[in-house]
Amino acid sequence: MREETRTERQAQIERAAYRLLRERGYGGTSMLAIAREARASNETLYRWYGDKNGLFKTMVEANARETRGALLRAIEAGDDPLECLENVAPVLLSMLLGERAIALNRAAAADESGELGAAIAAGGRNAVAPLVEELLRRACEAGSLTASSPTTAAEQFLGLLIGDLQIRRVIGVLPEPEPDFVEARVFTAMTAFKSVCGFSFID
Amino acid sequence: MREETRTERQAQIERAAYRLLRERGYGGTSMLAIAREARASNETLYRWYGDKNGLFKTMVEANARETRGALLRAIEAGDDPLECLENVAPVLLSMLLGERAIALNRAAAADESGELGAAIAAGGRNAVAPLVEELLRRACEAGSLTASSPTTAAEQFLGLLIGDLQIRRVIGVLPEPEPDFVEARVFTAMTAFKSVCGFSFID
DNA sequence: CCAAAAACGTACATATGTGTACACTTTTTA
DNA sequence: TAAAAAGTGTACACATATGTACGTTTTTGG
Repeated sequence: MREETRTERQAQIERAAYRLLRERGYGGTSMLAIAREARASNETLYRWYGDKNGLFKTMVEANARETRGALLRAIEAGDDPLECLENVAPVLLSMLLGERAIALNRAAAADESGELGAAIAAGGRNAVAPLVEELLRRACEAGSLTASSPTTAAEQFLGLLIGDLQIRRVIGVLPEPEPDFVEARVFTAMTAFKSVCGFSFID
Repeated sequence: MREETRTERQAQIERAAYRLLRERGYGGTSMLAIAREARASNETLYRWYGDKNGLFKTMVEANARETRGALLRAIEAGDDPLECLENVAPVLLSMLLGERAIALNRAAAADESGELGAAIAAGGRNAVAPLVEELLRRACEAGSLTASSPTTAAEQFLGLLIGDLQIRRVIGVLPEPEPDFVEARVFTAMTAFKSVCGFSFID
């Protein structure tokens, strides 16, 4: 199969998987059902992904790449570190609370092997936190923040921004947030964060 | 069956369910397996709990009662509100990150109906946040804190305390925390929180 | 344009779940 | 102590999942 065709076919399959995941949850989503939904063959799914976990691991990795890309673009769109942080926050929040990330987190919660969870952590938090840390370090150097340690500060920033929203999304008691909500949340989180980490602004 | 006997029997069944949940996850835990593990009859489980969801909903409610009780005791053990908050924090953190709460959250993540999630929210966050809010309101009245709104302040407190620890536990990338970890976390969270919400201490 | 490779669709063996039924045993209660 | 109520263990009907096999159709590439 042509590389391009195959990539597109895989994207179709993964979209089908997301659809079923949304409708039936992880437990209710079988390889057979995904194959049917994508009008693909059961055997092809097993050949390409190995097993159910392999498929979802691939999806986690694709999603992580996408998230990371969006964050890097948001970072580049700002001049000073604090402005970057403010650009990053809504993007991060939207992605972490979006349909796809939540579906994958649910899948990881149901996966006893722990592989999916590890993949999410590797591509998610473990990739994002360093970006935030780096921004905070630069903000400290520029004098717009005074944090004791970038690691702790990043953790606090993420805690204030995300809080328990993600787990509440995962257990199904929160709908996907509207842009207005995201904006408001970013504002309160940034305000609180500035209180925590000093607030000697340049301007 | 005597009321007492039955209560004890139900506790046994629920303990068996927790054991299996820990070993095999929600998807891998069947009613039949729980019945076997507890040496109870399949039919009894269905009669008592209705279905799988009913069983886990009962477990959620029992766990919520227990958590609430522990928090109320922690609150009563302190004199001024800020001290109460400091007593509550480690208890809350330990319970939210404990085996049982995590197992139930995983179950809720796998339950497409949303009933379990709703039950967790009702007995968990929706019951806990008001307790914290009330403490914060009293702290403000006593002059030891200056929060804009108790609701926002409570959210920030919980965000700083719990952060993404719970979701990370649920997807299996964090072990149950040691007491040392809890203590340290409470300290940094309290410190940060005091920065956010004013810090005019009495002493 | 045709041979080779890959994907499709269906079927299969095997395993396991859910929820119900029933004969048998234990506990309660009058 | 005997009838009634409740629990146990096993079996069942039904559904569905996983991972594999195979004949047929489509796509690729020389």
